[in-house]
Amino acid sequence: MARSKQYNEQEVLEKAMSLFWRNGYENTSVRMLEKEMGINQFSIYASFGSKQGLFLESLKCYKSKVNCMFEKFKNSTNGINDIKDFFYDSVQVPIEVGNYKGCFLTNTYNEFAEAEDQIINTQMVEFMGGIKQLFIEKIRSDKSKDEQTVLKQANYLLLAKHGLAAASRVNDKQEIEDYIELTFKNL
Amino acid sequence: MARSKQYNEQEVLEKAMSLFWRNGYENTSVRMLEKEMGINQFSIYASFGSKQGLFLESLKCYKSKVNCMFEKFKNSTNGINDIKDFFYDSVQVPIEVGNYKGCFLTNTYNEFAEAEDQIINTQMVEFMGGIKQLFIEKIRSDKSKDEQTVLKQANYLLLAKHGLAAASRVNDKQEIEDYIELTFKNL
DNA sequence: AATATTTCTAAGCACTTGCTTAGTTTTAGA
DNA sequence: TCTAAAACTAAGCAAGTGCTTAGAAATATT
Repeated sequence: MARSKQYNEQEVLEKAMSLFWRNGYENTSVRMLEKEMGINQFSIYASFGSKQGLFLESLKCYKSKVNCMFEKFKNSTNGINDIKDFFYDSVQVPIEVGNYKGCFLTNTYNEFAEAEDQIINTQMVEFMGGIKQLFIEKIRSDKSKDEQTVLKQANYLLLAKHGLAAASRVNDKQEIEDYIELTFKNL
Repeated sequence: MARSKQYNEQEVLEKAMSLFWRNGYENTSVRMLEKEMGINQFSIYASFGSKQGLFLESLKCYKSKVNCMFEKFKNSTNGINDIKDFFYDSVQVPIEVGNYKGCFLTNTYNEFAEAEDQIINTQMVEFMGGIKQLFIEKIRSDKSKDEQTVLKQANYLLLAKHGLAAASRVNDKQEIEDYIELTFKNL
């Protein structure tokens, strides 16, 4: 009864994610998205509703991309060493996927840290909270640590992870490796 | 022979710095600056040449604001403990000055990390390089450490400082304190 | 008091932003 | 083969961007 779409929504979404990842939300215009996605603005709005809608879908897309890393992290059983591996995996992903800068989610968290946007803000707080909870569980598996130490170390590692994601945008491999190694010497 | 300025350049500059600090460069418009500084666009351009000129002056203004902290750091003589104090001072300044988010320079470093702007980029690389050199000297004052360890620990602390500045925009006091304490536990 | 010189106001420049819409093209079902 | 419904193109909207400018207002000197 009608014409069918000439593009694959998943395909163009990944291209959008890639652009948002590289430039952030504010510094990515709909015109740039048009070019990168290879479709007209009309099609963008038809498929994703708004620039923000497209961005939220891009975040979901990114989450599913790093999901296998999270699964591996969740299911591993070596306590704190798992967290260290998780750190190394975190900085490896952007390089593998195509030399992007930092973690898309952490970049977003920083960009919207003091902004008004409630929807995106909530997404981010949720995400960071989830990671913290995982850290707590991993650290707790070392029974010798009391609860206060567990929470202290979880706080420490959460900031270290956040900082690493921020710093990894501008620092080289050696600096990052030194950082991770010394970070875990303190536990 | 003529009318005199109805505003103090230093005063309006500090207001501009405050706005840039809170919002970053791209998300601060000249119209917003007009309101915050309380003067017309014409006056902004007469005094500072361009938005970028005003931003560079704002960076200088910030540097001089935190300069006494740097001086204290340089002139202290307790090696690594000075760096730790420096970390604490760093997160304290934004709170004292008016509850701002993170370090203005580090925020800027992040915002321009992958941008085209050469002038601002150079300023930032210079700034971070200076801090790293200070760290190296402080760590070297412990004669028991070989040069390789010194450099490793300097890298580590530079990333930690950078990460702390990024993370301190969104984390609370307790998390930050836990982070600093554990960061220096094993050095 | 008159004047020369600077400051200031406010309108406007061309360009970019997110988003919409009128109108054309395509295509599956009758 | 005709037609109705969806997909597409491209132009355009109002609002916001950094920056400029014509003209009014103010004031230190003569």
